[in-house]
This record gives sequence, C-alpha cells and structure tokens, in this order.
Amino acid sequence: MSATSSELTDSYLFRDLPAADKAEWSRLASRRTLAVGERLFSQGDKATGLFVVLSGGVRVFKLSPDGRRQVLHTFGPGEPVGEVAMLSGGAYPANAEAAASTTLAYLERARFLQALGESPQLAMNLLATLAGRLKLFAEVIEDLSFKEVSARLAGHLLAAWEAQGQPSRLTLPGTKGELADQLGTAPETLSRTMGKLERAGLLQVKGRSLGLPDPEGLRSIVEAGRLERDKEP
Amino acid sequence: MSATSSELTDSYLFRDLPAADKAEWSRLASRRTLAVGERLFSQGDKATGLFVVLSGGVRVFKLSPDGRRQVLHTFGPGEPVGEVAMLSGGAYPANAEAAASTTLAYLERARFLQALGESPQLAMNLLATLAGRLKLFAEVIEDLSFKEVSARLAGHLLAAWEAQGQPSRLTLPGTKGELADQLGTAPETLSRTMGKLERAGLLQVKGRSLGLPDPEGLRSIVEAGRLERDKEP
DNA sequence: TGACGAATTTGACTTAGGTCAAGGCGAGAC
DNA sequence: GTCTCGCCTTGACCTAAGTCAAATTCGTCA
Repeated sequence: MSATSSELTDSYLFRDLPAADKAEWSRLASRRTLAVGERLFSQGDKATGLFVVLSGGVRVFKLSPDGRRQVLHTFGPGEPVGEVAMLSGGAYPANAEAAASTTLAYLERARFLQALGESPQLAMNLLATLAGRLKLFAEVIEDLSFKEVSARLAGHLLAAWEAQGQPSRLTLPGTKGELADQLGTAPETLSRTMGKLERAGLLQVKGRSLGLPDPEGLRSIVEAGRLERDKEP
Repeated sequence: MSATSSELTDSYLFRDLPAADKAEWSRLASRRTLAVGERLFSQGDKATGLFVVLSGGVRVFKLSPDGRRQVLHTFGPGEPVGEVAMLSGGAYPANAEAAASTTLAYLERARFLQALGESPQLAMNLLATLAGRLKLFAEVIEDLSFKEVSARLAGHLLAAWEAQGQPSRLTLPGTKGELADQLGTAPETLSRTMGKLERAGLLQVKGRSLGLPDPEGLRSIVEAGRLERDKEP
C-alpha cells in the first residue's frame, strides 16, 4: 500500500519541511485502516515504526492485571502515535486501539530515524510534540493525584466543549463506559458523579448529549479539585 | 560564572558529540549550586534555559491547591531538567527543588535551541531522553491508577535497592515524609504500610535503614498491585 | 546530658470511590 | 409493535486511604 494524501504531510510533524521531503514521505508512507475498537498494538509488542493519525482517533491506554484500563490520551488527526517505542527502540510501552473508525499512515522505523538525523527541522518538530506530550502526562498525573472524579469530569467536559467550539450541547464521542476509563474511574462512579453535577445545576444529561448550563461553575470545581457540597433543598 | 568540569559533557545529552562542541558547551554553561530543599523554579515561572544536574539531585513535583505534593520524578547526575519548558517556550509546567545538596549547569535557551537545529546528534540525544521520560511518566500514571500504596512502596524500594547494587541494607535518601510524597500518599499511610510489610516479613525498618529479606515477595506484590493478606498468627 | 523541635507513629474517625448485584431503558431486529 | 442485547443507573456494602490529634522517638545543638 502507499499514497496517502496530503493529510500526512499537513500534520504538525512535517511542518516547515521542504516540499520535496514532504512528497517523499507521502510516497514512503503506507496506509492502514482500523474499525472502532480494533487494536493497533499491544503493550510489549515489538515496535517497527511510527503511526500518524490521518482521520478518526487512537486511544492509548494501560491495562491493569485485572483488566481495568487507564487511558493515557486519545490522539487525533495529525498526531503521531508510537514515537516512544520507535525512539527507545524496543517494545510499545502501552496499548493502542481505534477510538473511532480510523485511518493511519505508517512510517518505517529505520527510515524515519535516518531522516531525523538528516533533518533538524523534523527533529525539532518531533521534540516539540514530545514536550507537549510530557506536559499532558504531567497533567494526568496531577489530576489522578489531586482531583476527585467530579473535578476530573468537569475538566474533561470543559475541554471537550471548548474543543468543539462551545456548542450549546456537547455530544460524547463514545460510551459513558469509555469516558469512565478516560477519567480513571468505574462506570458506576461516573454515573453517580454526573448525577451530582446535575443536581448541582451544572450539567444536563440526556443520553450522550450534554448541556453545560454553567461553565464557570464547572471551572471552579476544576480549580478546587472537588465538588464542595451537594446543594439540594 | 562558567567552567563546568567534564561532568556536563559526559552526560548522556552530549554523548557522541564532537569534542570541539563539548568544549564549547563547557565554556558556555554556567554553574549553579543549591542547598537541600532550595527551590530551582516554580510552576508558572518563565523558563529561560535548561539545567543539567551535575551532582546531587533535583525533585520535580506538582503542588495541589491545598499544599499536597506529587513528585513526578527525581533527576540525578547527567539528567536534564526543564527541557519541556525550554522546548515549548513558555513557563515551567511544574516545580523543582534540590533533593540534596546539588550543583547544576545552566544552558541558555536561545543558544541551546540553535544548537539543536545544527546538531542532529544533539537532537537525537534529547529525543531519546524525552522518550524515556514519557515512558517513566506513563508508569507513574499506571501506578497511581492501578496500584495501592503497598505495591507502589514495594516497587519503589525494589528499584532503589537494585539501583544501589542490591546491598544487604538499603538507606533512604531522604525523610519518610519525602518518600510519602514520591509515592503520592500521606506520611501516616506510609508508616502504616511499612508496618504491614514488616509484619508480613517482607521488610525490616530501622530508621532510614531498610532490610529487604524477601525481594521476591515484594516483587509479587508489585505484580499483583496489592498486598494480599496480612499474615500474622 | 538535657532539652527542643522535627520526624514518626498510633489511634479514632471519615469519606471517596470501588464492587457486586439487580433492575431499567433505548435502539435496532424482526 | 415488542423482543432483546447492551448500556446505564441504582442500591447496598466494603475498604483503602486521608484527616485530625495525641503521643513517642530521634537527632542534634548547647
């Protein structure tokens, strides 16, 4: 397989590269398609290359011995997946699966490493990407360590709401069970927590469609790390 | 200030660089000394450069609104600190302080960025470092999310024990309160957890000196993510 | 040695959130 | 329509771990 469109070379990773290089990468990349839920790689698999999400999304997560999962991050179009394994050369340190119907470009490890050594611009782009990722992971650690579920949920909803351009109603991209994994909690707890926010007048839940009547209220929960009291007469 | 010895250029970051470049960096770097507990930078401070630990250690941590802290990692000699802020250009995303009496080299941001653009080898070294750091953070997330305190403690002790060459007695580098921060728990909980491990015959505590009579037992706790039962007749 | 302050331990209590086990509900199949 | 398989919610319960407060121990400086 080959010939990915410009989706690949428009990605941040290839920003500011000479057009000739971009054309070269378009030629070299192969394409892969995943159905929702399909596994891209599993922790421990030997890494042979780098993926770039073209459309859809890829969820990267850790799995506990007893099957619970913690999502590290969900990567969207333009974002590379599997860089760590590619750089440190060994196995993937986590699992990845399609969060939606997804297409990916695949770049072979040896060739990409060689290109990194020859193109400082490419290296700088990847460095910036990794730096952003580290900041992100540091925030996940902070959240897990300091914030209770209500605050993690509020933060997640606000971020999604802003990412979708502050629509009047926010639509969840997946099931609530998946959201629970993202937040590092159990579905039952998520359900109860949504109930609390709803009773506090901060959220309206109707299936996967959510209304955020009071974004500022949500934000103050995020700041505080907790939902203070359960107001209900 | 200037003139750091070869401690700087022996670090992984400068590995395989031409001798001339190394000499140049030795000249360019300034040196800074910190007493135990002294703050190197705080979250939100504007980042102007990159530090490399020469001796001692630097603890990087997040602070919760109410003062609790979660250590992301403690960096030792040869390791860079502050790369994320330097690369993403803004403020430090976390706090850092000396975990011991520490000396650092300081490299100015603009010059280092320029060098990155000119030296693919330097860029590759930094990429490898960041990749390692991401893997590390992913493990912290996994631990916080899946493992209870006993397992985090067991894992930490095993790692420290192995890092020190499996001595018969392990000496804690700091106070137990500091260890509690590392593990993301409260001192009281750490104390009780050590008691449990001791009662289970997996640990001998005498002040800051610890004996690990049964490393395999500890390892099985790490694997399981939990201390099964409290055996005591 | 003695005394002070910090570190640590212990006890009693509270609580967020996980687990197990029923239901309830909704969207597509028929 | 109504059956039915997944999701989702709810209730009852349990437990790890945080909090507050009161000892107790330890290190060290005079």
